[in-house]
Amino acid sequence: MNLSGWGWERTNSLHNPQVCPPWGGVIEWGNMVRVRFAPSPTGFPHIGNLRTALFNWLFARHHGGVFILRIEDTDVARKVEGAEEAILSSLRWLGLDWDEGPFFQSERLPLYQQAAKELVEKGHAYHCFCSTERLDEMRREQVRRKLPPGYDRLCRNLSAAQREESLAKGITPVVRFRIPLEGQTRFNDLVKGPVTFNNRTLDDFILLKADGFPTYHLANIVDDHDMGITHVLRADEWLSSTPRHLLLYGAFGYQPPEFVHLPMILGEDRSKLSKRHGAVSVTEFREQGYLPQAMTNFMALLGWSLDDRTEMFTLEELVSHFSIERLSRTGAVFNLEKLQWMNGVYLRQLSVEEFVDLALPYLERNLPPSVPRPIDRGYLLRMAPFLQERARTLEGVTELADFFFLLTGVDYETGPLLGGMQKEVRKQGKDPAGAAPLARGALEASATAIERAADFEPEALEATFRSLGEGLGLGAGAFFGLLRVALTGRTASPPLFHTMSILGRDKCLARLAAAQQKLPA
RNA sequence: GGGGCAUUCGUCUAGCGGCCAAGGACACCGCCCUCUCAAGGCGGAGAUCACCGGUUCGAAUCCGGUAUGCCCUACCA
Repeated sequence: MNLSGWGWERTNSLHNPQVCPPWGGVIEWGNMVRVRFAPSPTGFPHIGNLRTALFNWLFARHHGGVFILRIEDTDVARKVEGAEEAILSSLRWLGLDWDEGPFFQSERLPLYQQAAKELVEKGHAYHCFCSTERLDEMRREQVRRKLPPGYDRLCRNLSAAQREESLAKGITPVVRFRIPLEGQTRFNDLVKGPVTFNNRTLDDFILLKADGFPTYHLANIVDDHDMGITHVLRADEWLSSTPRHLLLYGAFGYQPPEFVHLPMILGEDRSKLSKRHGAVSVTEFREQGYLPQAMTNFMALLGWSLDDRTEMFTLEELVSHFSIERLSRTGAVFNLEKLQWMNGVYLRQLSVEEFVDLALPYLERNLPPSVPRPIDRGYLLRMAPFLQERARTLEGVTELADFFFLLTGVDYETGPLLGGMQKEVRKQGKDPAGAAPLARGALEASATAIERAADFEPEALEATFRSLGEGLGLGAGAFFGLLRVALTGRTASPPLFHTMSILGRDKCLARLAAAQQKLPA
């Protein structure tokens, strides 16, 4: 089967799905699966980058293969400080361990330069002396005339004399690939199926830049071959570059790997996910208190599924189930709400001890300075079950728990404080103005009850306050609601008497007194 | 402008010729539980399977075309 329309043949029949078995075939063929994650440190790794890493890792682990990490740092200008470290730490955090590397392309420059030289010598590449200005002007003109933009191949057939002349002028040339002028390049993407490109739609792209660094295309092919990569799992956006890569493999005489183009992760507007879609870097999710198990589970489901009902997967389960056949072909919109829900599920799966250990640093960081440090772990442990059930992120725990810790009392409006009582008064057909005095009386009676309570356990408190409510002629909703706002400053909280018990007598008394102060005379 | 890929509930998806008057999940709504909020349970609404033709006894599933979207079209990756 001639896949390039240009001379080289493939020997691996895996390229033809009709005549080979699907996945397991790889290993039976006697080939060890070798895949790589090759991010570029031009920004902090986002959910799309790491999803690619996850799929590569899952594929490697599923087949007992090798997962390689390679940093493609060939763009000196766009390199972002700290990005490399963020990539490594994100991978570690997610539990995606690599077997080889990290390799850095910036440390392998001679390899690419040698490869470019080889291609020039073989006639598959040539030196180009065109200035950036000329190139820009050419492109502008092409766009203006509605012509397909691309290099006009001015230097493709320079004579030796012309080359010498430019060199003598001190111009440093770039190396461009000599794309075959005709023919087709076909390949069988393991997700997309057969794809065909006409070579004439490809332009003579640059292999080696004037600064001596390779472009992505060159470095990628040289390294993938050098590292024995068998399967390239990468984002869909690379599909259009694949014919160039295949042509390069052909020019070198290398056997190309299998290609697997993964569906892209999209923002709400269905365009390629980027910073403008909000928090997308995995570092940010980590800081916000998303669990790595939730992240991997969620990412795996963006473009992959097992069946029509299973959606909770541990990493181990993903490894055993992962298969390229179950990859989807269409882009997936990143849905934060589903991630939040899933993180909540994983948060609830934690033991209380684990939850407390994870939540503690967030509270230490986020609670107001007035709360003494260190945060009392035993105290946290008591309220933890209630927080765990309600939290969607660890960051969100502070908001759920702060009133337990505040020493100076809680801040709230009289509106919520009196809301329930006013409703109650109206229900009883009395003057709404009576709500405030009624509330004051209820608060006073409650304070007395708390002072006298011998047993401060939730059950005993509930019994006490239920009968107190009855004695006051108040419904549970109104009475407990009043107490809830007085004690927590909010209308929604963990169960009242558990809250009361955890807060303790002193805090309860202080807050009840403060509430009475708030009420209009 | 050119090229490539894609198109099932708002979103993630199941579906690979009859089992689908399309199933699950998130979000949404209602009910139950209940001192509130959660969690949980139950139920509901939500997709003429982009459109038009064709193949077939039969199509979401196969084949054309159209439309729309996305990606690529850099001395970025």
